[in-house]
Amino acid sequence: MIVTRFAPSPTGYLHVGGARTALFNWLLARRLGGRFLLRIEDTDVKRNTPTAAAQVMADLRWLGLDWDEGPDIGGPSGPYSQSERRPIYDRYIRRLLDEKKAYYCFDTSEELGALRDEAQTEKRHNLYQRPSQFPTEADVQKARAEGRPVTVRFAVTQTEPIVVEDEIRGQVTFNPADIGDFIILKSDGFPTYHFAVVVDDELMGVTHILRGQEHLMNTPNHQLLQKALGFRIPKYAHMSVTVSDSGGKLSKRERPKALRTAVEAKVGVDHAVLAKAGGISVEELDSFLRGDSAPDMPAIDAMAEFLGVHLPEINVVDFFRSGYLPETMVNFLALLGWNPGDGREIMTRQELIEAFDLLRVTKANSLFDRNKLLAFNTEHIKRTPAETLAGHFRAYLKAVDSPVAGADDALLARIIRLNEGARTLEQIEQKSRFAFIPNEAVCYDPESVRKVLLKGDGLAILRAVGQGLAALKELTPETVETLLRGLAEEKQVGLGKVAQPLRVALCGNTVSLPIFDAAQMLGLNNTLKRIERTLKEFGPSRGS
RNA sequence: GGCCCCAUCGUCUAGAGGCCCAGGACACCGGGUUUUCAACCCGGCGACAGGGGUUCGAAUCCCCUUGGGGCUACCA
Repeated sequence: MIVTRFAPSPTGYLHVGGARTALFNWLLARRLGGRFLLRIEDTDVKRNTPTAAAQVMADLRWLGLDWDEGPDIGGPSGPYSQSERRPIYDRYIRRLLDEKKAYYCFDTSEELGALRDEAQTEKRHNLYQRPSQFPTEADVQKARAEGRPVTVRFAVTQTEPIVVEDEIRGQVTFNPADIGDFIILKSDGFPTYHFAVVVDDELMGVTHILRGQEHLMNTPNHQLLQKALGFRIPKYAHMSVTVSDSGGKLSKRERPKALRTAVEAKVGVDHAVLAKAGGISVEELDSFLRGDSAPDMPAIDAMAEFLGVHLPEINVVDFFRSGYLPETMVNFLALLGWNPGDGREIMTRQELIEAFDLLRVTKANSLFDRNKLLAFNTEHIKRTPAETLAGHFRAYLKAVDSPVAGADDALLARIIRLNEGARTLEQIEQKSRFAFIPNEAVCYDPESVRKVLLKGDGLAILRAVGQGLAALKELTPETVETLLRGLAEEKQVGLGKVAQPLRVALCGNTVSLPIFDAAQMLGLNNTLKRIERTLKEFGPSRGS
């Protein structure tokens, strides 16, 4: 039985890179009928945020990646949060200490920093100088009394090359001479990542460790620890990194960066107003704009919305809020560094599980291509069963606080049907919201008004359309169509010439649902009122 | 700087020595369809990073160069 795990550190939302790692682990476990574990790596007290673990779990659930053991549901090898496992780590630290495989250190971070700088300027590898005699417990007491930090380092004594058998990359060999004695217990009493990960993976029975390539260089350290502790060596597989179109690893810093450039590009942005929109102080904003600090994500999001700029989606929730389907994300992420080998691209979770194979994971880094993601979303919107899609759409509407949320199930289903071919849920929302806002709230897009209403005889046609509609006994898509087509024929123009002015009058712009249905959704009364308002606002009477 | 990983169209990739003057998808360009935006249909552009080997034969194997990425913390 194989066991895989996803072990995020709760520093914020789950981002796509993490989601991809989680997905591959999940796919591997599901494919081979194994178990998939969720473990929270919260050994860095400074960086953890209290709600992050819950948020990460919510994001995984949205993606449909379920776990068999985890902090919320427990399991045979709990607890599943590292902060709750300190007694366990202490036991193993003690063992290494007793066996003289590890030793105490009392260096301050300033001292270590100085050593690092020195090595840097001399262009040397920074290796920690192991003392000839390990400090005793008495030395520890003394150091504590003096207020010096106490850490524990692992003594790297092996001289033979360390060979990592990577399932994706093959054999990778390391020279232990390049690996300095590294810290395994921090001065705050928490183990470092290297130590906690090794102990937990052993105790939790993890058989396959699939993680990002950034961990490849850590693996020799981990294997050294495993050997020293008498643990088995699990199978390792290091996946390529997902890079951003702006170059480098796709990182959560991109959203703040994009916002900063947007603010810089816009002239005359009132900092006081912008700061207020983000719920932060002007000082915080200025510090952010200088590049000295970054406010938290909700503040970034709020300011971006205020400015009307679209930030690149990085976190899983960003994609949710931009109207992407979880099916899309899972499918797309799976194909970033893996493929089924038979040319298939659009696949369901089940198909992915059945086809997944570590042997087909590619080695090269891949770029996160938003265009292709959009195409995938379009395809999944088409393929997802109506009820499922309606559920996703409801959740989306609620999340973005859309007036369209007021639609009943039948209307929502109809809206979705009318939006066949939409690329995102956001698009569906934008094209439908006209029917859920008060007549006075319609915003007229100046460009559309100019082109459709003012340039030709759009206003005259709109007036005729209004009169025709007013005379209608019943307003249905069919009667509207008959009317508009008749009008077009009468005036010897294309249907577009009569449909477009009506579209602008009802929706405010030229992008909307099919106009016959749009009119019917609005009802005769509102339709006439909006036409009236449009004529009044843009009609020639304005000047007289 | 040191260590490690990687390298096929703009992007994601197929390709495990002859099936490849390299296939698919997205993007792009042209055309069609059309009440808008999409969607849809047809067509087109477009890559084996460079240089050496090995071999009868190399995108596929080896070496070097170049380029990209990662790591180099009391972060994970």
